[in-house]
Amino acid sequence: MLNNSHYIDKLRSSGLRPTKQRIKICEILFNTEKTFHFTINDLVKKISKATNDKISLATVYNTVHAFKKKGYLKEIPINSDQSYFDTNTSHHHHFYDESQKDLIDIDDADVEPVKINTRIPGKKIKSVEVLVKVEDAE
Amino acid sequence: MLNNSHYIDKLRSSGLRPTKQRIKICEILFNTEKTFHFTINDLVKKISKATNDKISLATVYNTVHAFKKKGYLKEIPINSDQSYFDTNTSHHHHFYDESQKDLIDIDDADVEPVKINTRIPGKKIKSVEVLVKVEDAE
DNA sequence: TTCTACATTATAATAGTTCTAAACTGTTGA
DNA sequence: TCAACAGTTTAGAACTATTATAATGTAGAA
Ligand SMILES: [Mn+2]
Ligand SMILES: [Mn+2]
Ligand SMILES: [Zn+2]
Ligand SMILES: [Zn+2]
Repeated sequence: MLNNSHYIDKLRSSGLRPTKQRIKICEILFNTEKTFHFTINDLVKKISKATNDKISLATVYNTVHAFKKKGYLKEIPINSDQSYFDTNTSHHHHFYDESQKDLIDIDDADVEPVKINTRIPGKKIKSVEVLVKVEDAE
Repeated sequence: MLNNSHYIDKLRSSGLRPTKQRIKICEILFNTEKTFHFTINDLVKKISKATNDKISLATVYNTVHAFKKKGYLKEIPINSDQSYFDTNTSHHHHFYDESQKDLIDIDDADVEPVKINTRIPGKKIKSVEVLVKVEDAE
């Protein structure tokens, strides 16, 4: 617990009380430069490694949903049996290694604008996301 | 039950016994020109409308998995709480209307080749799929 | 300090999916 | 032709991720 004032401010300014559970989860999710792609189970494991006082599963779910709602996390539909979340909330794309179940960011700047030559009448485009599945090169 | 010999051959030639349950499911899934995007629940409802003799839920799951394994269906990761399947097994893309939970095909030819200016060492690209989220134009 | 709305928690409930094991059926080949 | 067998169907149980419930705890305001 070093420099948590940043998280405390962030939480408070978004109308979330800075409880010790939420601060701990912030530390785990956001204390790194790198994007973190995770399932709830991944996060639970990280928490139990990082702290002695446990956080209940319900709170982990509650917190992840609250953070998603506030825009601090994105949900990535990669797998139909578990939700994946992403600390990178900017518009970006992914490599996905199915054998390792590993998601890797592709910066939006690294994908040339995708041209789609068809439209749906009465609908407008909200986002265009590219998923690149990869496998081991032999 | 008109022209099922086609399905019977198809099933038999892929090593699946042409049972009446599988033939019925073939009729529902493949008797149309149009792509069919569905959840297991959608399919169960279609079956119960189309026939009097019911097919057990376990058989619906078994059959969909068998067809996927044989390459007659693709699974589409759009939603993290239910699996979506697609009768269009060619390489293609999708529009997705989140409010209606409606998936619409985009032909591969309608998307200009996607250029990705980054790679993962030791991995090669298996597929590139584009998901276009849409919303009502005001 | 007291009050209250918000938050955490253990646990129950739910829902989609998979497993189990018994009954059934398509196919083979004697 | 038909017994034998492997593959298939089935009801229901089990499993797993997620959400709901409702009691207890706590942050922040007054
Ligand atoms: Mn994981
Ligand atoms: Mn549906
Ligand atoms: Zn990402
Ligand atoms: Zn499709």
